Amino acid sequence: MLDTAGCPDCKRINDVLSRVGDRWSVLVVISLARDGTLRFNELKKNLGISQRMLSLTLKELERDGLVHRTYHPTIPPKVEYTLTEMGQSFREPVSALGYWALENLTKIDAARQAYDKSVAK
Amino acid sequence: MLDTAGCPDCKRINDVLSRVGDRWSVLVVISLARDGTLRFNELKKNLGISQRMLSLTLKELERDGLVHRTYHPTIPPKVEYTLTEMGQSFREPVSALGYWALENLTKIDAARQAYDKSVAK
DNA sequence: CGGAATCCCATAAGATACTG
DNA sequence: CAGTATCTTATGGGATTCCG
Repeated sequence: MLDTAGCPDCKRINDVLSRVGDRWSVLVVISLARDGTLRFNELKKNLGISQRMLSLTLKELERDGLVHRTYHPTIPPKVEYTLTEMGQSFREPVSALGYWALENLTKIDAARQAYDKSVAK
Repeated sequence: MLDTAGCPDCKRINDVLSRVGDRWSVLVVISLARDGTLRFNELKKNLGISQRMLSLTLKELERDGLVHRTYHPTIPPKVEYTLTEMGQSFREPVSALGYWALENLTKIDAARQAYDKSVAK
């Protein structure tokens, strides 16, 4: 695995990032945090995620205890997803990341343009 | 913000996360936040990252305006990396994520074991 | 020392088709 | 509707080599 001997904090950060740090997990948690309860296809539609990746992501989040899955054996079937208590608590740090992303997107774009311009010639 | 109807911001959040959300970028920022200034091979040694990935990651971070690069044209050459102001601000949401991780990793492990146990037979 | 350039492989992830 | 199975392509990332 990864050698993080020189950065003990990196070990911990790396642990959590490898579990719930991928962008689909983050976006699913954000969506559920805001809407409370969502069905499979509602998430799919909202996030623009492929069916396969949503299925895999939700299964992982459920396994990690962040998301609760409720299956209604009706016809047609209906499956609802909500955040667990731990999932709710995850909302805070994730929201912090989300807000930072929104606040700095334009600055990043500006930095990129400046960089590309200075490198161009 | 994040509480608007639909999930229009998910696209933009996704944009930013796909830029600075990868594991190597996060680990580089954490290292620089802790040590202040680091040379190329110091980062390489600390993170256990390959030369290629470190080079690519640093170039991207510099382009995004998160990392500042100082080249000393000595023999042998010496290159130092530090965080920009925006890079420093990125550390806050990442640290929040780290703290959450520290508090919840054992719970996640427990949830996983319970899940795997309930699924197996 | 600090990269850049190749090569190569493992995995991620989209598209598609099928099912209860 | 909510998945699963399969195929295929795209990407990540290590190892190696070479250069100013």
